[in-house]
Amino acid sequence: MHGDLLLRKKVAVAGKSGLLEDMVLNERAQLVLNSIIENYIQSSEPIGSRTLSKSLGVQLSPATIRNIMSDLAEMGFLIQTHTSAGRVPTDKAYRFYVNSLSTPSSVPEQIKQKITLVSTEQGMQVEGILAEAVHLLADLTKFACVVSTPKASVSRLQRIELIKISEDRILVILVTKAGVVRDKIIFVTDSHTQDFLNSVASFLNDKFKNHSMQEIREKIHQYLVDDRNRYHDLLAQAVRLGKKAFELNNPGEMLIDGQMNLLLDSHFDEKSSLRSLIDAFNQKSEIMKILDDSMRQKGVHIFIGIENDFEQLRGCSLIMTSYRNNQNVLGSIGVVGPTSMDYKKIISIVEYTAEILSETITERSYD
Amino acid sequence: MHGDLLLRKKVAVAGKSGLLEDMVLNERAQLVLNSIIENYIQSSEPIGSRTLSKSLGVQLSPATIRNIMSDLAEMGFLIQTHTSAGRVPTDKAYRFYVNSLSTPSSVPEQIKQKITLVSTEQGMQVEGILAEAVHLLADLTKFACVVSTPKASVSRLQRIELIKISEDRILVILVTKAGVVRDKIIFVTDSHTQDFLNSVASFLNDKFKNHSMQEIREKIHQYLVDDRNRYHDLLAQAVRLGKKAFELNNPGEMLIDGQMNLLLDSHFDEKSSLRSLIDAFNQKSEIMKILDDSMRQKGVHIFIGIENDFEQLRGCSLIMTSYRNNQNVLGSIGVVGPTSMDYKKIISIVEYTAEILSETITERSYD
DNA sequence: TATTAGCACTACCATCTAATGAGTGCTAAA
DNA sequence: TTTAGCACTCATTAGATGGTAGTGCTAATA
Repeated sequence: MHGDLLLRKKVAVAGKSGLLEDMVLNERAQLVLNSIIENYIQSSEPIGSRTLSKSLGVQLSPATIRNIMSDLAEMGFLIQTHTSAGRVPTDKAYRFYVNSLSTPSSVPEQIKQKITLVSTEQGMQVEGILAEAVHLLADLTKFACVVSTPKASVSRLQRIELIKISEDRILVILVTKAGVVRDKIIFVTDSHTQDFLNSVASFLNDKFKNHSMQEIREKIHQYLVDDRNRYHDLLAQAVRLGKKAFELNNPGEMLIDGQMNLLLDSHFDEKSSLRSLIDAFNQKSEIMKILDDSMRQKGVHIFIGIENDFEQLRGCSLIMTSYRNNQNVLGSIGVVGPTSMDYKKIISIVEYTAEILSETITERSYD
Repeated sequence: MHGDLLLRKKVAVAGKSGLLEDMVLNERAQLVLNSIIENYIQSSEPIGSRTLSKSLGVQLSPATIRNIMSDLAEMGFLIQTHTSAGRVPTDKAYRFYVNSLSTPSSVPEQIKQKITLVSTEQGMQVEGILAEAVHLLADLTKFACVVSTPKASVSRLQRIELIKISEDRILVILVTKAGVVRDKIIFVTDSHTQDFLNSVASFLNDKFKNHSMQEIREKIHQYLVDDRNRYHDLLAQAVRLGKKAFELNNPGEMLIDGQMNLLLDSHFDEKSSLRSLIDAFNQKSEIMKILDDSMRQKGVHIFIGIENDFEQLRGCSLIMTSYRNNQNVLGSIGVVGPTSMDYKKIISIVEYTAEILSETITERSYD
């Protein structure tokens, strides 16, 4: 027995796929594994012992490396596409690799310069900034990128405005502290004058400014159940209109950019894997879930291949992180690419982009 | 000489590519050409004389057909991919085919039923309806589809609202007759009270309701040049704010859906043609131009392959038409697909979808 | 004169074969 | 424990072959 690679087992939380046995390998095995992964990320071709022996810093003969590789394969870190082919890292290997990335590599100055949201243009709204950010990210990473628009429920009210559009339609404008403007039409049975609507809006502004939409909804609910007859007409109407105005705001949107990038990527050239990716993007809800999850905890979240709950995404890795203003976490942004992506590079780009995005949005916030 | 196919020449306007010599072929040649095109649209495979002889209604021997085909090829309607292959229609052939389509085939009832915009959901805005329409179209045609949002310049003002956001920022809400709500932030140097802004808004509403944005901009310009000192303070301020509020509204957006559909299409399986398509979609401006052009004239506009000004689109055909409310043409919607698409079917679907879209939007309009 | 049958010819395509080469696993020597 | 050597595997490539779908041309036919 040459390889006592497996020194001990450690239980570690990996992604959201639950618990994974995170093997701790001896130093040389780690070196070999990391080198294979990095080579493969570069070349996208199976790595052989001979190649590795040359590219490896340490002096090791191909035969020795073969032994180590054999062990790594047995432990599930590597597979062979066929008998006489080199080794290819598994999802497990990527997970190991990513976990062992300690120092988040810094973004090259050249790319940093590119990540300047040009949205200093006056009047650019949050949605525009997000679109720009996700486009930029797609451009830099050459993968598909997604960003979720600020969650309505957590964002806090800056101002509400009610505009009479016709006898039975009222336009509701909600401006949040984060600088997001949402508009929607509500339908009413009784006609109101604009003056009356102004009073109602004024009342709602007084009562609810700075409260989160969630809170507002709850308070209105309280008003309604407390004792609906106690209030005079204005108040009763205000509460009734407010209920409509604040309820069921759109479920949160998601912007996608650079889907087409994936098609040029050699890893997705089989039609079958393409088909499943297309499905994934059409069924936005599943990706939304992942974006939502990424908002809950700080830092960069990485989902590698098989770890993805959503089957169509099993062939991909996702790198997600949240963006925020100085008050709240607003949403998340990230990339979808092949499992063999350059994690070091992509992670740092995603991180940095989210940072700049957060700064930009903070400037636009009304806090 | 067996084939006096070419009876006369007629000059016809074709697409926007200027003038094209539209040959008038004798009846039998037309029959053969149309049959080749329709067969090819179905099978995507070069059509041989034998195959055609069978599928053709009229009794003609393969040899005869070969003679006709040879002539058609000489005239540039057909090409061979290689010596012993069947014939494939050229862009010129598609143009001929499309021009000869007189009766716009009716949409099958089954598909008609699908084309019901589900946007009866309360509070759905114009943008939402457009997104739904373009998604539906992509789903039905299995190609990439685009729609332009209503042009701001032609749309007429229903109402303007000014909301003080901070000392130097004012939120402008523009509601158009078409039901589109646009918001933007303007920056001011002097601080104003909300009451003052209300007066200004009220003034602008009185003056400009029902006028197109274009008109409004011109009128404001008039006010300014006429004699800027003649007006008292409120008016002067109103005009100044109005100028900012109405100027440079966003350049018109475009929604894309179903890009991924093209990837599954066998006609785009070479990476090179893909690459150029991706470029085309990334550079939205060029496609916007085509959409804009399609707004100017009534009816369905068809751009076939080589006719496209934009080089990256030379491999595609575009089928575009405008949508409107009961007052104005608002924007256009259409599909981008391979030159060998089923024109009859797609044209009718695009037409019908635009019709339903127009109806739906008209219902939401405030006219 | 228009149409058709017959035939030679072309080029693609699928299949097969053999040669090449990258890479492994195993064994024995250092 | 490491390494050299060797047999073995299997993908990939090039060349050869037969089959096939299609053409163009010519001569016969209606």
